[in-house]
Amino acid sequence: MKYKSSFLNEAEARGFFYQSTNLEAMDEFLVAKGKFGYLGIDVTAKSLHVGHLIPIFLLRLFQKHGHRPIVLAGGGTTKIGDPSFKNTTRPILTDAEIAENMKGVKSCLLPFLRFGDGDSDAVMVNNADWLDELAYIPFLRDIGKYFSVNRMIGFESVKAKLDANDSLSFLEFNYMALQAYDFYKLYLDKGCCIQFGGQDQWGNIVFGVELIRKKLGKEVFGFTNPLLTTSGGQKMGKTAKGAVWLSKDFLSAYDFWQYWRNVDDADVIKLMYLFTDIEIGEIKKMESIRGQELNEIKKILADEVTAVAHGRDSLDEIHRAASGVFGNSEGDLSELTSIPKYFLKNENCESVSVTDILVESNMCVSRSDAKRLLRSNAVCIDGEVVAEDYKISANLKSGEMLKLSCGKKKHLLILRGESK
RNA sequence: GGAGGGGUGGCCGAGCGGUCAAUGGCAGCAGACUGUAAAUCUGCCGACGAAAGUCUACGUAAGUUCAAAUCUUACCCCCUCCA
Repeated sequence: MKYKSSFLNEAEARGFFYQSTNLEAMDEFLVAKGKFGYLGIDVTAKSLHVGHLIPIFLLRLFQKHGHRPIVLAGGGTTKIGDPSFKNTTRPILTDAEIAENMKGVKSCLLPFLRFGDGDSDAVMVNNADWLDELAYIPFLRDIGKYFSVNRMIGFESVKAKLDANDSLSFLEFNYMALQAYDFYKLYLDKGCCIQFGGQDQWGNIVFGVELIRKKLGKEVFGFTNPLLTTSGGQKMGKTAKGAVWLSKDFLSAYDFWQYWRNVDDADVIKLMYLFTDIEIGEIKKMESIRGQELNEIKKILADEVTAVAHGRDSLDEIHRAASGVFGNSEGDLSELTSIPKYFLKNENCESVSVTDILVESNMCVSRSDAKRLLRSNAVCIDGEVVAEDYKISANLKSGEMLKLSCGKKKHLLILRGESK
């Protein structure tokens, strides 16, 4: 074993490790259990997305090895917006929006970490609790004097902005100071000695480590994970529909599962290590699999990630929906909530054009959009390509249903009756 | 405070009085090939319309003109340099 601490061994083996401050000392420190480590999350949206998953699973691992994760919701820092590596200034959110987002973010985290007061339970804090009442002059005198502007502008995250002549407001410039203060505060309050974050957070994290060393003469640690990218170098987690959200309210469990089912071949094993609880040895055995067989591995990946995020109970229906949509199993799909439905109204005796259905069911954003799809032979009913002027006959009986497909992956069931 | 540059479709970025719904690239969508993958090729990519065409859009608001993304004025915002 490379490290003394089991956590570091597994974290590195699974691909969570990018860089850290004094690794040896941190290893030594983590041999004992019940240590605090924190991750800061900005609350810029109501839900977290796949991009947050690496640090979240890292915390999960941290907890698995007997330590205590702290999730710091950036209720205060979100009011400023982290400028690191961003080329546009974040829009400033109102307090009400932030409070709203905070609730959503919390509920996203619940499936991944065990919160509570126990020895290895996770804790959630909000930095607005201390940042909001920060007094400017005392802050400058007590904390600000330890920050070297020369150093700050040397950090890659800031330098990139300055070099590109992008504007960096004073407000944003303070972000890293406040993040450093968070670390300091958590060290004082809870004895938290580790800060986790994506590799883009390196500068901010180191800044906190330095603050604590300068002000208190204590050594704390920073640990960054690599950013989640696809084999093509793209940032992961974006799809046509936008981000891959962790909250059911923004992305159904079915679509979440589909996201993992469709990852690039080259990424499957890597994702398996990061986002499943499957033993490292088991995953190793899958590494040699290539070609079509990888599809089965992708299903395992999708199952495991979805089981953590949405509960194992959700898998059964997802599987039925998937086989209904992609396979030839004709089972009763009408019960499945994963596939959207369109109801022909009883009183409507005339036939309805496909175009209308596509628009009304939100499969297409406009009639033009629907027509474009129809013209490119992308729309099928029960597997048959239909033309632009196709109409759904009014004499569809109750109990009967049609499967309207828009491309290979978007489907809609047409039924008679009222929506429930 | 002074001088200069700029704000164009999801993003980048041309255009600088009519031929501009606006070149090009990226992203996206669909088709073909496949494995619900990738790569590749093809088509599409503001709204409404069967179509002709109509409407809405180049920071905001007024104006000049037969005609404005393009010219004028005011305002807002951003950037650079000087003080």
